[in-house]
Amino acid sequence: MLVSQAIPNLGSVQVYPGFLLSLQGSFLPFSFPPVSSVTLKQLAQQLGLASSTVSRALRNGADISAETKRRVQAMAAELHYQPHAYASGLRNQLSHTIGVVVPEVNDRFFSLAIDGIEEVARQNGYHMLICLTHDSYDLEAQVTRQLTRGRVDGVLISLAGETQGPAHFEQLSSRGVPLVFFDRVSDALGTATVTTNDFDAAYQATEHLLSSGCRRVAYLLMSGKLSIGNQRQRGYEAALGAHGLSLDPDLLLESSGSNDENTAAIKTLLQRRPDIDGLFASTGRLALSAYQACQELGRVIPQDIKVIGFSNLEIASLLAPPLSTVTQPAYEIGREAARLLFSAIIEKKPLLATQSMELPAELIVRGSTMGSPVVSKTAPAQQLATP
Amino acid sequence: MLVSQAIPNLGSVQVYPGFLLSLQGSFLPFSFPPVSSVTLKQLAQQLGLASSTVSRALRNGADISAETKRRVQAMAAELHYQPHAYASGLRNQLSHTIGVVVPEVNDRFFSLAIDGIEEVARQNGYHMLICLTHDSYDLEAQVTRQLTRGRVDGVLISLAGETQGPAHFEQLSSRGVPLVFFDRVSDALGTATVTTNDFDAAYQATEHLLSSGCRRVAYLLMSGKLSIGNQRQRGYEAALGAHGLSLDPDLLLESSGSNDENTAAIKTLLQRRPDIDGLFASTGRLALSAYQACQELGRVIPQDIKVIGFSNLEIASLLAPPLSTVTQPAYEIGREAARLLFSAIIEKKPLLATQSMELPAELIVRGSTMGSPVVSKTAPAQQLATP
DNA sequence: TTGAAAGCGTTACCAG
DNA sequence: CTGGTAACGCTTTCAA
Repeated sequence: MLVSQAIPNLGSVQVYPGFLLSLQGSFLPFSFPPVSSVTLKQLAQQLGLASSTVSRALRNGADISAETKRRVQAMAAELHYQPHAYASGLRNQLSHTIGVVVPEVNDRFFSLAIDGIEEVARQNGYHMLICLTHDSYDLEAQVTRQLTRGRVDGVLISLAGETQGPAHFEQLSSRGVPLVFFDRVSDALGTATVTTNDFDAAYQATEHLLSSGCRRVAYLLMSGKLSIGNQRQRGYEAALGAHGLSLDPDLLLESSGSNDENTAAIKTLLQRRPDIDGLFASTGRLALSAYQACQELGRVIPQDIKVIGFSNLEIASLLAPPLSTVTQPAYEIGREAARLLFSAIIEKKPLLATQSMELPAELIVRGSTMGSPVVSKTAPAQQLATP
Repeated sequence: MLVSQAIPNLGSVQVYPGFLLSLQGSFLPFSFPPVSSVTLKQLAQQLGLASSTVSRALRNGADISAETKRRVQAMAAELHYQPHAYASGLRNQLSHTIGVVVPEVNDRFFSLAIDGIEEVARQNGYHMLICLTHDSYDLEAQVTRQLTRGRVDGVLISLAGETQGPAHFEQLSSRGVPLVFFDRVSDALGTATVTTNDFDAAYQATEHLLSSGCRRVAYLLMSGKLSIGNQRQRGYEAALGAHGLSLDPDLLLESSGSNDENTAAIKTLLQRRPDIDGLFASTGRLALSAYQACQELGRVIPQDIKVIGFSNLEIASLLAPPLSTVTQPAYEIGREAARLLFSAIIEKKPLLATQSMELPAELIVRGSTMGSPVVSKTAPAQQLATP
């Protein structure tokens, strides 16, 4: 149902005079070509000083008289002087920018991690160039190549799902651009990584399902190419083994399409194997697809089937039923990865694999894994809204 | 419950040889100080040509023999030559970067908008510098000042909640940096904006609550300083008027604290005014706080009280009950704002207020506003999980 | 078709 | 304490 224009639209698109604008007592015309902003040289001319002197005065350098400093800074403020970022960057070989390469930003884990990164970047006076790979190897390689040569002083990366090899990162790293992998890491490059205890966390999650009575636990994963996925899968397998269960390859569902495709794949799996009584999703996206699939098939959570998944969804508790999660400290992961990166940028020392960190995930038990399993495959569809 | 280290950690922190790395047939040492990446001049020397020639050959300029072009490009590829972004940027007065200034990234609306912006930026060969204001006027002003002078060729902005005046943007705009506001716009600057039909959408949402039987509809808003908030509030008021109801200022809740603070404020409101039978949240965050508050007070949605809110939450349908929403086309808003910006960047023409766009929001009715209201204030707490 | 030189805006170095 | 000069890496005249 699209909101129509039935109600009078009270002119949200307005026309402004747009000639002169008076704000804070200054009158600046809206003109093109640009009112070329003032340069250091112009500022110096205006003051009757050499640009080198002005430069030092502005950065409070030594060997400048207090009086000159005062004059220079006053004039700079008056003319709204701002140093040209690229010029000083070129001169100093410093961009004051870090690159952040992530599969996507519309995902709680990544957006929280970016928040953590931003905190540290801001503390250090740095900007973030954010590059999205959309889980494509080609885009990742392309983006990474563009990050060479002066655009950034360091890079934080979480690998694309279909990453085949970190060759493009090697180029960065070999040129002295420090690199920190976080969450979706590569084990082929000798640099620092920040990860979660994926193996342990997956083990605990699976163990939780098994000890809640599940016998047939399926594992939903995004892509088998990443070491992170493998760690989680290994934790899953180890927990099965500890309960005397052997791995059933038929219970492994690898899907990395759209949400709808994932939901469809899960439905197919659940129909082919009606004995499945537990789902462990290795990503939050898959956990929600699992919910959707169960809802559409009329499988009641947690009575018919229990669900747990890695997720950073704040509102897991408002879902029907509340979703049990393995929650990664996404903000802290971003923050620590950034701290490692800045330690390398500032000290101009390379990052070592030995500086890698592992932060613990938290297992939060909620409604979706509660109660003992009742094998009643004919439960009615979940009806939560009151029609 | 923190996952412990009870299970043997299978060495997720590893030590790599780290001396030489052989990939794709090239051997590059991991060394610091950096293997200074190859410059145009070095490339030219290597080829026995002048750097100007090489420059033209690389950019396929005219007046270069096919043979020279071939040689140059072959050598460039072999040495992994990449032009220095800041050097060419300085020379051409182009950064090939746009600034994106948003309150936060961990929010569906903004992360979707960023996806839309990124699509257009990538098509144009541009990067995104993302700056977070955390809804702080000071941060916004600071960040904006840093965006002047060559760092970006244009800026997309959604204002901070506590924005007091767009003086800092005027500086950008007056220097010829094109500017597009999206969603949270300012009406004080004569540039293009991309918004939703906030008035209409809010009218429809309120109207929906009223025609579903609600008599006391409270309005939850983040901040009264933004024109966007006012538009929504005006839509709310207009709908009340159309139903012969007058505005009760006691039913306006302005809160912009943490989620917990918002929840607490809503609880207080609901306790003070038990006659409230409808909640209209002007942001997704407030809608979720409303859910939380109702859950904690044992008010059953939609029987005791109906809830609707602006939201881009994909999983609104998985909430208990599914949340009725007014959903903005966030991706499209970002995309259109970026398109406007690039039209200005490419044609080097200023943006006019007359180019502003308004995209329609969609009203999606789900469980939280269904059924006729039953005034039963003593309903038990919502219990959805089976313990 | 190619080369030399100037310059984008800044900062570092060395004289004075 | 201040000023000139060179240089960061590239592109763009203008000359050869």
